[in-house]
Amino acid sequence: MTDLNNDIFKTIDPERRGTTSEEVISQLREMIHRGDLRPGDRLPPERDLAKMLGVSRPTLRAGIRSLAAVGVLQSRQGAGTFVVKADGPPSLDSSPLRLMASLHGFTSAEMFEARQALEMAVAGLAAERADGDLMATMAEEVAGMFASLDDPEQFLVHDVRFHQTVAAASGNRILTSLMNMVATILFDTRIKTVKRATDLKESAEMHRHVYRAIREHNPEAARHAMSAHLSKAQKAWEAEADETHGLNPDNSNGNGAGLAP
Amino acid sequence: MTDLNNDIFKTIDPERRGTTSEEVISQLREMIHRGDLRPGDRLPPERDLAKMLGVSRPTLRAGIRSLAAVGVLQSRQGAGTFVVKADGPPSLDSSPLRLMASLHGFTSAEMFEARQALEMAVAGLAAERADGDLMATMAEEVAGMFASLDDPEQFLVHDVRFHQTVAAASGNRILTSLMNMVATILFDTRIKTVKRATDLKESAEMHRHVYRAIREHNPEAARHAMSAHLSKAQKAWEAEADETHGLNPDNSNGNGAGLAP
DNA sequence: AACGTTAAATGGTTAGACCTTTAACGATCT
DNA sequence: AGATCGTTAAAGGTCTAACCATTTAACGTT
Repeated sequence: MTDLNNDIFKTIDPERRGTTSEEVISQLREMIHRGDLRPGDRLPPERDLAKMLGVSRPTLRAGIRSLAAVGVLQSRQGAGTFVVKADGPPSLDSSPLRLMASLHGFTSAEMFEARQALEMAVAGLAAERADGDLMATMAEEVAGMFASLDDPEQFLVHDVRFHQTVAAASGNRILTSLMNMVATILFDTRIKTVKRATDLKESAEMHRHVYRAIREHNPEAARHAMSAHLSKAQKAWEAEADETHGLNPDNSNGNGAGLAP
Repeated sequence: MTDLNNDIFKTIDPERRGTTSEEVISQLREMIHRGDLRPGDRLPPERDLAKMLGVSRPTLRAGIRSLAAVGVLQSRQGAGTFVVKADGPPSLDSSPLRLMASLHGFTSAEMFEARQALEMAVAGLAAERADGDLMATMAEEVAGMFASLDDPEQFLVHDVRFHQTVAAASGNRILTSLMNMVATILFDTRIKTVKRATDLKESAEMHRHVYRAIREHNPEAARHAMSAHLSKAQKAWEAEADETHGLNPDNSNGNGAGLAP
């Protein structure tokens, strides 16, 4: 991106429809769709890019900010604005879903159900496709769980990594992203209650069942084991919520079982 | 929101971490999570709100724009800025996923697979829960498909409405939102090729099978019928893509089978 | 050659002004 | 009296211009 004299950046027609910043967003989006901008690329400095597009800097910044809000661009003061690098699994920001949950009063039951559907899907696919490396990683994480039965926080680390490994093994990055989006929201509350977690041994066992089903390339068994595991997890979560309910009865804002942070 | 003299809007501490606009986003987000801002509410004018929060108007606008980009706020010139109204099923913007698809080179196969997983999940749930009203709507849409076998565009309308009805019948708004997010992306390309669609009769039949499984409260059958329908749809889509491939061989930008618009 | 200093580059923020659109109000006509 | 149409105030959209804060990299010293 050192040669900026090419006409990748076309000036914006003032006789357009919609607002100017919307047009900026379209321009940048098209550049991404066309492949002119690739992950890791750095955009020209705002002052230059604004001149290229024929808009003022605040308007350009408005467009950049919109794309940054959805996780496509990332600005670092003093360094520049970059197209988000695609290292590791692509992730969609979960805050939109979190806000939607608050606005519409999503219940934790719905959230768990969605997670269960997604995790079952990826578990089934993983059983069909998992290769040796990822299965080895799964086995390691299960072993890690058994090794940290007396350390809930460490257990949780292995737990999360196991699920992410299964998702990776599914080979479907879209389902993986969506699953992470939902799981992140539930995770945020879980990390606060994990210290009092019980039944870690049973949880580890259930993860092991999922792993074995995947290792044996048995999609139905994998789906079933994952389903059983998450049903159990949901019950545990709800029991926790009940216990803490007396401490924080403020549930009058339409947030269902308390999905708000 | 006529009484603005309450201290819902707290001024921002200059000795914070992160940027000022990030702090503005946090403030607005918390107000939504707390329930101070509810769907349909109008925010104070930017000039007033900026003064209340103790930031400049451009900075406030940056925060508003970030939340608008994820579909939580909506600004209308001359009217004001509103919390998005929750009429109908809540919907997540699909453009983030679309951009992610371009950036990471998601294949259409992955997209279809994700849709299939989501639709199977909602079909199964719908079979467990669908009430009479929604089942009647499904039946109407199926009838509409049979009635428009010679009008592909009209057929597509009934097709989409059928799937949305099934999603609504699932009772899970999160899965519904995620499903729509994925389906929208596939829909955009489909609407361009539908005119040459064939096998509409077979497609209508398969929708009818889904409907009947749901009516009989048979989740497994519903999942299976939906899966079969979407597998067939994917094959048809890929056949279309193959035909048009010669016309538009520009597929060198890493967009897989051409998910870019 | 390694390190610390400094300067340039770049995004973040502020200020004020003006433009465009919206919607409410009121005057006018029917 | 009611409906219609123009006026006007309000609100978001855009621009210019400047300054601040951070990062990067060049440069010079050790």
